[in-house]
Amino acid sequence: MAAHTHDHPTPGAWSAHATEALARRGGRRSTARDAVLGALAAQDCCASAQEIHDRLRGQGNRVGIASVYRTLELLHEHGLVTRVDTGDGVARFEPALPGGEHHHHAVCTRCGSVEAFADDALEAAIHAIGDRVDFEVTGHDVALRGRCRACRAA
Amino acid sequence: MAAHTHDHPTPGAWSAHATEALARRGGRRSTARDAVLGALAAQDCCASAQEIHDRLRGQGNRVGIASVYRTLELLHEHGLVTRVDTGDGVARFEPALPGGEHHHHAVCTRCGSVEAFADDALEAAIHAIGDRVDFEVTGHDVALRGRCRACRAA
DNA sequence: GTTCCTGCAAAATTTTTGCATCAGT
DNA sequence: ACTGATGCAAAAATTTTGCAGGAAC
Repeated sequence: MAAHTHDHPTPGAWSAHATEALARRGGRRSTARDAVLGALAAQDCCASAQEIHDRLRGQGNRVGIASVYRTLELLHEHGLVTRVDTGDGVARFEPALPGGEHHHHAVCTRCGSVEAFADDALEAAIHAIGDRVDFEVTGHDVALRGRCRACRAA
Repeated sequence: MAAHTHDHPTPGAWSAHATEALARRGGRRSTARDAVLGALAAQDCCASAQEIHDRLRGQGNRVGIASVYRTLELLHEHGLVTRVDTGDGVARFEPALPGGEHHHHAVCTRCGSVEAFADDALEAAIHAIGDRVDFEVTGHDVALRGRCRACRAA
């Protein structure tokens, strides 16, 4: 996507932030949870619970799928991950940065690939809506549908 | 939502448009399909396959859930319905108007209710992105998350 | 030593598919 | 009649839950 070189500004920073937020919440630290945090921090865009599980298993980690779901739920409750629906019926997740920096997704309707993009004018427009409507807006998602470069060529 | 009185401009018109589009495509007309079209045309916002099925059954219609899914899939392939993910893991659908008129959704994270809204500035911002990125944008969805009026009061 | 968290397996949901039958053309 | 579409039921896929054992504090 030419528009913008997207990346999680500081992958390691999210991991530290999330770990600290969980510590502040109380409860215990565990191998499974750390593994899921690590997998999330390492991914460039959103990933499903299955994908995270497979990746961890591939690395020899014996984490159970239930722990992946439970960790994602916990992180989501604390606003540490963002849930992304790409339209194929499986929930995907990605780190939510503390600064509120975020991006949105362009989903290819042909191959299902997902690209990230960010746009300040879009953010401004959404922010303006928040002042206008009778709804307390705490977050938002935008998904573009269409054809990625590769599928347009094919 | 104070912002805007949302409604499907012409509920009956969509039904006619969809029926005609399906006729043009070929294939047969059937009771089940007509029933699903009717249910879609009648709803004020998005509804899940289960909800549509329950509504039809409640009206004494013997339509099977598989036919509801199959009809929704068919309509989606032809761009006649829009799929809406409210974040609870069930797919919802609503009529897609031929004129391209459309709205977006504000989902309450407490009670799960969904409200529709429209915003020209938002549409303009999204349209501008289409000219900027290396992705052929054919559609888009926006979901606001937050608290509805009732849940803010509670 | 608590008790929070885990992994496994079973259950619950949502969606898809196989198939014999029904119905539109 | 031909064959698309249906309804049911079984299967598949995704997510949640119960539980006994293990690990953090």
